[in-house]
Amino acid sequence: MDTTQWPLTYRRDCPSRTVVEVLADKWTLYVLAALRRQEGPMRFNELRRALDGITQKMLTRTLRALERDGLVSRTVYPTVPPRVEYALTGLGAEAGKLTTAIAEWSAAHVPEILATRAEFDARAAAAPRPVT
Amino acid sequence: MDTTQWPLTYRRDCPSRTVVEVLADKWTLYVLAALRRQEGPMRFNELRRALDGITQKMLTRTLRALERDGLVSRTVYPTVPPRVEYALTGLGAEAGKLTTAIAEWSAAHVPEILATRAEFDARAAAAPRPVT
DNA sequence: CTGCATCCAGCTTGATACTG
DNA sequence: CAGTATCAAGCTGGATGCAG
Repeated sequence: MDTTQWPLTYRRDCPSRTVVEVLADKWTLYVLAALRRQEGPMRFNELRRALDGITQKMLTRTLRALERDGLVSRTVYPTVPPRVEYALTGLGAEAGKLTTAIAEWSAAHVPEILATRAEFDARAAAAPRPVT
Repeated sequence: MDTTQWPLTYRRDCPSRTVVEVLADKWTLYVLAALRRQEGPMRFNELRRALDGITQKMLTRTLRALERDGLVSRTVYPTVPPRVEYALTGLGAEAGKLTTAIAEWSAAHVPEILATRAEFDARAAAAPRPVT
């Protein structure tokens, strides 16, 4: 398979894929959106409460990945009990703008999409795969 | 847990989450980007060739999900051999604009992010979790 | 409070073979 | 060409317990 003519993005070994794979994640999207909305640092449990349904494990993992890529900063205050704050970096704020756009677009088109989806499912239930 | 004060997006049962979960997917992102780039319909195997590394199964599944939500249209030409074309709908074009933005942003910041990532990994290897 | 470690069920994915 | 079917494997994510 000759891939030399393609845009880098579509190539299996393009490094940008590793970045996309971090961003193209449900929890990443919501974490960035929440931090962006807050317009300031948030504590671990504050984020957890904000993102209904996320487990401690997934929040930890997601934040770690974002920290690793420099999208989120992690600041530890050596107090008792410990206080850890997460904030968007400049890079994270940019990425957050993009993920927020997706969240907002999704929310805006929910009725439309849900209707289409229901119709599709109804057709699928009626006929196994109507051609055209 | 009282979630009544939160933006809908962050609630576990918000329907927009089901939409986000379709978009926040690696292959969805690339499929939309490829169709958008093409500026016209693409055949199944054409898409497959364009997206290095995708399996037939995942491409089928991804296209089906996009079709279900009305982001992509599927047209079957009853010829032999069959010819099936996929194209963005108006809605899909909008979504594609957003996912393309993510792909491009990722590509643009790869050097920066890869460097940050390497540094993070180096630190992690050196010290188990340096506070601050 | 902020996590890490572990166990484990189940969904996702890849590989492969087959069909209209 | 454009899929469907199947099976195994691997990763994801949830639950729980514990620690600094």
